[in-house]
Amino acid sequence: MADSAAPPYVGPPADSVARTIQDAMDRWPPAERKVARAILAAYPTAGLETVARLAARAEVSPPTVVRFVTRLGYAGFPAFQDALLGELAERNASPLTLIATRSGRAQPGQLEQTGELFATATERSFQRVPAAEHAAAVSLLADPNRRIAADGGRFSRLLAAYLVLHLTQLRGSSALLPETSVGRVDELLTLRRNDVLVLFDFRRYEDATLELAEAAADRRVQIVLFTDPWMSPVARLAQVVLPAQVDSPSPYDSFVPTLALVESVVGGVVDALGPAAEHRLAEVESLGQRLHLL
Amino acid sequence: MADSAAPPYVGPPADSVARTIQDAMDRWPPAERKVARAILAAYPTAGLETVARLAARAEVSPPTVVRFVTRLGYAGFPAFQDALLGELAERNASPLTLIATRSGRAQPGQLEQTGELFATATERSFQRVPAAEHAAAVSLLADPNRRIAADGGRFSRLLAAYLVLHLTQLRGSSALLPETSVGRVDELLTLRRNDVLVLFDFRRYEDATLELAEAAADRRVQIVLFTDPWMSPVARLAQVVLPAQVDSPSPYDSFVPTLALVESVVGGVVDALGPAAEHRLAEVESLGQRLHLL
DNA sequence: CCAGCCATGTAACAGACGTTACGGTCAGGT
DNA sequence: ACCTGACCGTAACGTCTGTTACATGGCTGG
Repeated sequence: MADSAAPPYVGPPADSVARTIQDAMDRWPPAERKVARAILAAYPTAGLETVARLAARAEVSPPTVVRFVTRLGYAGFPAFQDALLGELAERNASPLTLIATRSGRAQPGQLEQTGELFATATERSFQRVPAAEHAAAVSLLADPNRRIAADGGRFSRLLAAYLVLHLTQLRGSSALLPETSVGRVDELLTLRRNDVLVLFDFRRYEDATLELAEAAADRRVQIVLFTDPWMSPVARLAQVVLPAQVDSPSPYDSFVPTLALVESVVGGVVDALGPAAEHRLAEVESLGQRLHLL
Repeated sequence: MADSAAPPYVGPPADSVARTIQDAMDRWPPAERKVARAILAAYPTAGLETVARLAARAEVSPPTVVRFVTRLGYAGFPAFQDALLGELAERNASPLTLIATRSGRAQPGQLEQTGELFATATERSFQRVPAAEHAAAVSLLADPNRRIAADGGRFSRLLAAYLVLHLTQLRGSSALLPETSVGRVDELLTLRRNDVLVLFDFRRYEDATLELAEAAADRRVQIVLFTDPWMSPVARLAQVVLPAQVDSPSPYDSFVPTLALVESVVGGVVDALGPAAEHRLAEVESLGQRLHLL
């Protein structure tokens, strides 16, 4: 037993309501299941609306909603909402005031200056990227017939991973090259003519990346390169080159503008794919929830 | 297609309701100020209760509450609650829902505007980060006596990896939490009181991250949190909270400002460590070259 | 020191809310 | 084929909601 001075607050399991609903999803009649889904789909906001609105959202009648919450064990809809509010209050234990009270003293100059530095570097990067290159990158990556692989240097590999994460959700057929050499070779061999290899290469440019690019070029794989203004040697092998600034307040180069570029390309792919992306996203989401992966 | 003056999506004012209330805190009569405080103290739950309850909580009469919200510009109390619910819904929004609401497509001509969007978001982030929080993060991470571990969500984990990569070079004793549960437990157990756990948690906040934070808090581990303006529930367990904007041209939230924040913290650590960091960097480099790893 | 005004609480009101009662409908068992 | 039970929507009801009107109190300016 802990000492008596400690506040005995342990709190109920977070999202207990959501969990209760989810766990017994099968045991409900169809109409009430629709209610359950409606609540979980927009949790917890949907449950905080009025009975009438929630009923409309779930496409059932108001009484069905009431029956649902009573079956959950609540005295009535207000009681259910109280539970929801209780959860919410617990999660959000005064985050705003917490910050507000702490943000007392400071010399405001320093931080804002570094913010500006990042901001201008990003802006410059976008001014200097040829619109045609950007568009080309998007259309390559949005083409569902092309497999996509990505890789980078020790640090920039994370950017590649980030891009792949997005592309996987949006269109599939995308992979980050494994770190082990066997895996790399295997993955490379799956790439055929007109598939796409996205590379990130920043100074000091790594030999491994260049060799990889050469191997890919031999196989007539399209190469998209993210690099710095001094241009990695990979550039001459690449079909699309997207340079970004690397100004930074620390001795390291900054990846901020590059990340911005990556995200804007992702945005372009979303637009290019249109409803197809939406559809796939929905599928990924529902499957992920079913497998409790998300 | 020429620009039809479609304004680029900037996102709704983050926590607009809370901010509006806070910004004009002085301009209100005493009783209504009590209402404002009551709402902010338990945001946003307090505002979602009934007028009567909120009035009781603030120790004023119901009409005062109503007058307060109308003065804020809302048609009535229900309208005010709708706004609150809207914010809440957005904060838990999935990429799928966002895709529907963000209509502004990124035309090739809008590239520079996209750049500006990222730039201003970054700038804003740095303006809103309390300097004290930033300094606190740096001093925690620069302390060679503290072990450091980091983790994040599916996407934001990459930011954690990036931070760890830097810290490893600069000061060692830093690790990214493994993905396998056994590895995680093991790594967690190495953390002692006053060690540091850096977490990245963005909407939709992941339960696993919260549970991790709770376990760490129990062990009296110091928690540094990178999150979005809506604040992960981890915030209440964290000693240091660094919020960043997430405005983006794509349906996904942007990590650009967060990455900028991470890099600026790294820069701070470099400064704080001074020659020690330089020395270690040199060592890492020579050893790496000797082993043909770099 | 008083007049006027804003701020605030009390009291009454209309409407919307959640709830309950009832009847129709469909599936499965006899 | 008929009955039985569960399910679910329609309609009516009573309550509590948010709101408005009014009276009171305190503060400011003359």
